[in-house]
Amino acid sequence: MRPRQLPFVDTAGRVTLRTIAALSDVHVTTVSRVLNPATRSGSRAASPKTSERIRRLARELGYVPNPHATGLRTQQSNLVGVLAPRLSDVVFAMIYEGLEQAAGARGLHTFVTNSRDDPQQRRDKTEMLLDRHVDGLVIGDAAADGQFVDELHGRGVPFVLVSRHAGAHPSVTCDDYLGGRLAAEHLLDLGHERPAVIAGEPFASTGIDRTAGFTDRYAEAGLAMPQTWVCHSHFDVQGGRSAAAELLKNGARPTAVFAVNDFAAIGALGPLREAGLHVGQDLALVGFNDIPLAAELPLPLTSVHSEMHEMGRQAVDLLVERLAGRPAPSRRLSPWLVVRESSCPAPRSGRQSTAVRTLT
Amino acid sequence: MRPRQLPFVDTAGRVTLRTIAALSDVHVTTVSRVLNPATRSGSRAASPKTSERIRRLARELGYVPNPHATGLRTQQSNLVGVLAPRLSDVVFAMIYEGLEQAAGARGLHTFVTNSRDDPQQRRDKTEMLLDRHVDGLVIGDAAADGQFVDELHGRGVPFVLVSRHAGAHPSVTCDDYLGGRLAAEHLLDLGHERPAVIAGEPFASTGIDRTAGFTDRYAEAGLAMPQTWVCHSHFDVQGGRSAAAELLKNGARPTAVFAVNDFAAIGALGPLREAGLHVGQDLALVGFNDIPLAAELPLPLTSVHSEMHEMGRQAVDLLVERLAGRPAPSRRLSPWLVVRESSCPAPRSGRQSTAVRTLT
DNA sequence: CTGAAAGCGCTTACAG
DNA sequence: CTGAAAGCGCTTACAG
Repeated sequence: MRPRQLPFVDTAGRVTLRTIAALSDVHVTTVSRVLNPATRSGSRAASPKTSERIRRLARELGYVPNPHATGLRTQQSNLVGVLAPRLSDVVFAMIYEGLEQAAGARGLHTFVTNSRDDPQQRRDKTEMLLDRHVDGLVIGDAAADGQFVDELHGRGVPFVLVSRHAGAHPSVTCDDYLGGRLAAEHLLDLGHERPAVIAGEPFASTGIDRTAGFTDRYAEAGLAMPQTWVCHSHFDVQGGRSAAAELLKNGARPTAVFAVNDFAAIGALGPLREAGLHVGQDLALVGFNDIPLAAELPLPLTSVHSEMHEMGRQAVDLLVERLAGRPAPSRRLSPWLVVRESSCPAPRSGRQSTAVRTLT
Repeated sequence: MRPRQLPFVDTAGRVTLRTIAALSDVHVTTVSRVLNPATRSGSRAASPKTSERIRRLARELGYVPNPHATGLRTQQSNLVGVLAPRLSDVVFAMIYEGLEQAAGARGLHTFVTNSRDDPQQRRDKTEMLLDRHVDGLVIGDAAADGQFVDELHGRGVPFVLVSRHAGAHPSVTCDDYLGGRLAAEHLLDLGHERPAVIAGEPFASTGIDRTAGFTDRYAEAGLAMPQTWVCHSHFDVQGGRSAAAELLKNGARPTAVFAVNDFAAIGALGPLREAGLHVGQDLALVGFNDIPLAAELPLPLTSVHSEMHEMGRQAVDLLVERLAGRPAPSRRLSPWLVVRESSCPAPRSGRQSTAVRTLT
């Protein structure tokens, strides 16, 4: 297909601007101008005839600019750095899928990295990303104290937050507070007066807001939650297991459990069952995120649905706006409740003693 | 800390080779030589005194070479492209975590992308990666027919396969055939004569080998598996659900089920339960990969453990070897069986009729 | 041991 | 409308 011997290809045999220039008998400058129409505003890049010839050649030869050369010259890499707590958390994996899709559609590439919510790793990985000259960052592991992102902002690094917000920095999040309220409303409707909360990490706005929305709504209904019925946890199965065990050890005998994360909800299943509680019968369990697994569990899980792909997509949009110097107001996506078999009404006996010892 | 006005910083204020050259009063050439000792073999880069001064300055000023400049000059990017079927599959997310870690340790950066096992996307994403001038590829979505990777090989693109093998291309995989045998041995030990297999995607070596190992081992025990008891599936919960439903519809009434993927195993739980089978009591269920969730399920899942992080790490090692022109023999990591509560002996009644209609 | 020169592939004022 | 020149930041023979 491609002619054997092209002039001025690069070391790897790739077509360069010079290849096209030689073939169309103009200067590389002209080729560059034609192929980068965005730059020009007033005068045209070249005569229609020349432009057409150049474009056709570029297309036929599959010319793609060398990103190193472009990056070096323009000081812009079309690279986005992504910080995730961990990609093996499917919530972030899905956010990343959305990010990647949106980035690809805009000709951007992404570097993803896992910080494990460890301050040192967060710092190191961020520097690596910056050393690679990314144009901006999408930060999915922001801590609620905002310290690190404030610093970054101070250094003039462009970024947007995703999933978690912090301070006034631009972010794309789920309306987690609303999500917490939805969960509360659902359980109130079912007559649950004594819910417990598996509250997630204390440093993540997601867990904080979901818990606040939930407890606020209960407070509005005149039902206060004892502190010992709200237990922090990691955002994974093991975390949910520990938290549930902790709750039960503290004497909680809830009729409902709200876990701010589906994996934590799944992790709670074991201890709850061992305590003689039957999820979906005498105990209602509600998770958060509505990961694909939630619907497919042996006992399908009621969950607050958050749009993870969409969050990733919009985070890229927002970063692009920000990089273009346009205003980038934060966005908050509305979640909704998906009711499944893990929900059930409160047992008719009404509220139970909190002093009952658990089995195990 | 850093002096206000450094000479010859780049547009973004970054320290360049020229900054250090000016400050240490030598030519940039010398600085480059000192900071890239790998290149030199015979003569020294500079006098000990000069070298020390340069290195100290570089350290103090936090000099990092501009990757675009280096990339342009050396035609080497220190970039690795990673193709995954989908990162929201935790198996690949974990492989990627291993990859990222090993790559970081070697100063490499990774671009990850999801192909969804779609040939067109695989092609497009690969070209995008190549257009970004990655040094090599780690391919996690190879199809067993090897067509695409053969092409890539023909084009001289350096790559290694991970998780799935194809043809004779260098790969880091789990010994899936052995894993299948281990599952079979376990179920044979428990007296199961009539197992069914949820076999995964027919185009992935993982599913193929695991199934082959399993059925071969059963054949050696004189027990042949009817074709209708082996059902292909997607590698996710929904896939396992469908496959299990299909098996039961075909009249299978197994005493054991081997799913070549943990998610597929989890997906099978629903239909099995609806058919009146009690996993862990009258039906043994065995998965594959031993994802973290497996141990934490309400009914913990017996699974064949594969080292996902390690696979990712070694894939990077192998690619680095390959890029250095050194021999890169494929590696096959040995899996092991982890027995949990989803295992149980075959019911004493022995083999059951395959004609029994299921409930649903 | 050190420096001057060339060049990787591109873009961007600046002329004409 | 088109081209010549300079330069992004680095590395690599090649001199001396």
